[in-house]
Amino acid sequence: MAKQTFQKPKGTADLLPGESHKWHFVEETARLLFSDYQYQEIRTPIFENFDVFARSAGDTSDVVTKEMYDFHDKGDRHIALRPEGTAGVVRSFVENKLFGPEFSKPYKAFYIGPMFRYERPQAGRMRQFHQIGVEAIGSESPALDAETIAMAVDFFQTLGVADLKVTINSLGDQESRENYRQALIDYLTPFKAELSADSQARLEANPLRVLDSKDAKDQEFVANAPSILDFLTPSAQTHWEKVQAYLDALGIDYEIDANTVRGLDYYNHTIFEIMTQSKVLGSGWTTIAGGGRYGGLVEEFGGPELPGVGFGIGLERLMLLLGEADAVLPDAPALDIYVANQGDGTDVAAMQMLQAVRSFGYSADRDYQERKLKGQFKAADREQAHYMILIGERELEAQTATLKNLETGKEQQVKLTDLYTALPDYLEFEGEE
RNA sequence: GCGGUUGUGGUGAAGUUGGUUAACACACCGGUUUGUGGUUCCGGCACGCGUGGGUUCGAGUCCCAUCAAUCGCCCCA
Repeated sequence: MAKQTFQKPKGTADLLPGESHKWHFVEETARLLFSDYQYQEIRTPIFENFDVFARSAGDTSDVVTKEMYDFHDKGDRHIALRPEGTAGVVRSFVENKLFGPEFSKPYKAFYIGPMFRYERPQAGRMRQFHQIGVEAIGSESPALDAETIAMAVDFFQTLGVADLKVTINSLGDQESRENYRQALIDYLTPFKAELSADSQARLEANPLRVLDSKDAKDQEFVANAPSILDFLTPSAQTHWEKVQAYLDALGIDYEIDANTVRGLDYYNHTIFEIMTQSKVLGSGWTTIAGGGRYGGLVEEFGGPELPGVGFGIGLERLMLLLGEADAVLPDAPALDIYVANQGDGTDVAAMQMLQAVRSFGYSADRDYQERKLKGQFKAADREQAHYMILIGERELEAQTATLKNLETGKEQQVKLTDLYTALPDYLEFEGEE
């Protein structure tokens, strides 16, 4: 009978040692930077009640209608793996009454973790993928919109990602949107028969999405369509102008794209996307971060009427991008000291030395395959060890060890007791630490 | 969900119109040097060609199915 083999599920990935430190670096960069903006990490469940997502993302969004990983658990609860981060955070915000007076407003939180969407995998798109996201709940201020965008831009700049395009748009408030919606329907309906099948369907369900269409013919019609920005109510217009004023003041480059819509239905006022046209992510512009202001969500979950602003960054896409511009991502951490041994009775001494080295805070490794010295040197090379401490029969006899700098090749005999008491005095890391 | 391409060892990759022992390179392991590395030379390393069927005297090479990877669409981060 053939051996049974397994493959990871379609659209998933193994993040292996040798690769994981790169993710840590990016995640750590986010943690540090976001804390400068007074955001703290929130960790919500990876699965929620199905309705948490169904209610928030919008009934017409593909994310809900066809991409959700949902199932009934043994208690017959309808559960879904989170397809995005905002809904869970808002649910948590309400459930934990974080809108209470003892919490500062806006309530700021960021998350890092896996999301799940049942889609066909592609470059930078997985079924289990990861997002870094932020949410700030409880402020109407356009300054917060601008700050949120600035923070996203800051993050990418900190990582050294270049050639990004920031596009912003305003969806206005409820009233703006309804007025515009009607105007758009009035404009598009005469052309309905000529629109793509998808767009025809969207014209009924969610006309704003037609603006998003990549169909060449659709785009011709869209080009002359009325702009949402001409339908903003006075207060929405004021908000919109302030956001731009703040961004200008901060020197952030952006483009206004009245056709940017975004897939989740809960957005209003400011929405934005950060895009790249790097070929590692396929042809054309690919969004690596997107977000905006949303209203009604907190209420939807049974909380007070509070708005939020946030964004999500696709980590797989970001890692692909960073992988292209090597030098940005750190190399695998090098080993400080390799402890080699050779000959009868040296094994125990090497083990003791190994632990002693570690107790000084250095990383250390040894051979576990009874390889000869040559093999141990090779292993040390592979791990990019800075030093080797060699304990052979001769050394053991003399109660010393050979300390060799593997980069310069220089070696010296050092008494074991000296290494045990003052190892750092014998080491010099060139340009490290 | 739709369409294209691909699937041979740890990796890259040869495998003519189906025909004995699956090339080569890198990596790895061992030896060359019974105490020293990133050099040289020698040797070792695929019970099997994604998986399951089928055609055939005979299939990695043909057919069907299936799984996966990859690209585009849809959608999105």
